[in-house]
Amino acid sequence: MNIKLDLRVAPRTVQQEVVEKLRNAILSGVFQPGNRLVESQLCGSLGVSRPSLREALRSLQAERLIEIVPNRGPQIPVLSWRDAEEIYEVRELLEGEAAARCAAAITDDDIEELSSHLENFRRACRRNDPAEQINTATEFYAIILRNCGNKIIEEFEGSLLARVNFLRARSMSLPNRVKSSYNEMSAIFVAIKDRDPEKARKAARRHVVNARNSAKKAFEKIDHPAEQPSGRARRR
Amino acid sequence: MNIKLDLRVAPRTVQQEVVEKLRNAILSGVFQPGNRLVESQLCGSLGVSRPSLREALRSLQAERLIEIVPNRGPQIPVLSWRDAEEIYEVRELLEGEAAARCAAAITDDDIEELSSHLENFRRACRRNDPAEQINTATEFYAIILRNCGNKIIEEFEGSLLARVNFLRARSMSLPNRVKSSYNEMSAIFVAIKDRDPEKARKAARRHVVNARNSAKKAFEKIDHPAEQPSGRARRR
DNA sequence: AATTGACAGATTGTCTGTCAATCAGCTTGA
DNA sequence: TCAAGCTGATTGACAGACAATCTGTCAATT
Repeated sequence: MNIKLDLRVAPRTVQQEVVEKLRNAILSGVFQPGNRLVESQLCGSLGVSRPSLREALRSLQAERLIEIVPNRGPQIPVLSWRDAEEIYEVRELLEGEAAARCAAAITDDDIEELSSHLENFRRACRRNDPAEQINTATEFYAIILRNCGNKIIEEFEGSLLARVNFLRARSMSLPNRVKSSYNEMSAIFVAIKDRDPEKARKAARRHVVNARNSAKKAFEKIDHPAEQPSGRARRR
Repeated sequence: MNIKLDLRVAPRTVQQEVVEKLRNAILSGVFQPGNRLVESQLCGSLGVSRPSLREALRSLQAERLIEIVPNRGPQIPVLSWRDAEEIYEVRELLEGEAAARCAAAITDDDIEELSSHLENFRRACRRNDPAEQINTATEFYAIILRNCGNKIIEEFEGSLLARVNFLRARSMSLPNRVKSSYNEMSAIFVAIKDRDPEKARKAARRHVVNARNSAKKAFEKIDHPAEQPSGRARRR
């Protein structure tokens, strides 16, 4: 038997482990925009050496998930609204394209899966569970991105979603946003099921536009929040 | 006189220095796809310690300018044609958008500058200087990107251009490519000067499509080239 | 002859420890 | 009250070390 069953398990290095843990921590909101990450503290809580940690931080810096100011160290970026808006603008472009390509290329099986994720999202909406809404919505997109036939779009979208993750979470809590979100995602799903690229593109773009509008409202509610809650008193 | 002319040059750290040097080395073709980068050698030639170098490598890895395989170390990625094609597909989208936005927003001064870069490109074509052609063309785009009003597009485009840089250089050497390139860039310039976004978008997209076709030809000529010319004998 | 097994050298992954440079906040003195 | 200077905390950078892993070679076995 000449089955070529590539068992390469790509050994997990400490650095990768740290990158993932920190990325998850950032995405799940453990660290807030403006928070500083102190190397020695992180080393302690992660149980790794400073060199390893610093390598991981450089990776995250290149992903734009953290900023590193020389001699001040790493911190979670504080986005201006314009920063966020630009991200939504590019998301509009990329997600539109992804949906269009997906509609043209997706398999029946994946349509089925898409459908089930949409259903999961609906349930999360009913249960009023913001965290789960984000998760299921993200999975819904993930299917579309995986089927758009272009890994670069997938990569870039991932990067953009990560950067505005904190806004997504907040805007999901806005009244009616979840309901509209579901309707918009349904429209995308229908267009894809009908294998109508241009309809899918428009639906996806409309979804992003609405998400942006909600994000703006959410943004105005918070504006300049968290700064450095590391036990230190804040100056007024 | 107490002119406070903020001289904060954001202190250049060794790490930044190394990232830039390596990035330039990669872009200028000192390292070829498939080449392995040996840490100890790089430390020696750059005169930095291994931790600093490794941090820099992590940055470049996140930029996708190098790959790091655990226990094998960093190497220049070898792109398949499909990889490259996907990059051109996204470039088409982003450059089209950038040109359109630029046409709507650019100032007269920057149109002037754009014009002069186009002229520089024309001269580089006449002189038959591929390196200079790439440089001037890159500057021409840079103006467009700077004026598109969206830093994310700028960032992503920079990333994509870097990744296919080796192909751009090679395809510029193809017969007639330079001439067509000039014509296409002229079309983009005219559309922007006329402040016609949709015309600019189409011209920019057409430019990328043609660039992709040339890149494909260039790609087929090389296919699976350079492997590890670090002085070591290559096995047949 | 071909495959396997064992070995050696090279390279990376990771850690510890150290020291200088820089920053932020506090104290002191005018 | 404000400016200057000091001090502790933190980062930037390095050297050195050691284990884990990979690569290629060569002899032993089938």
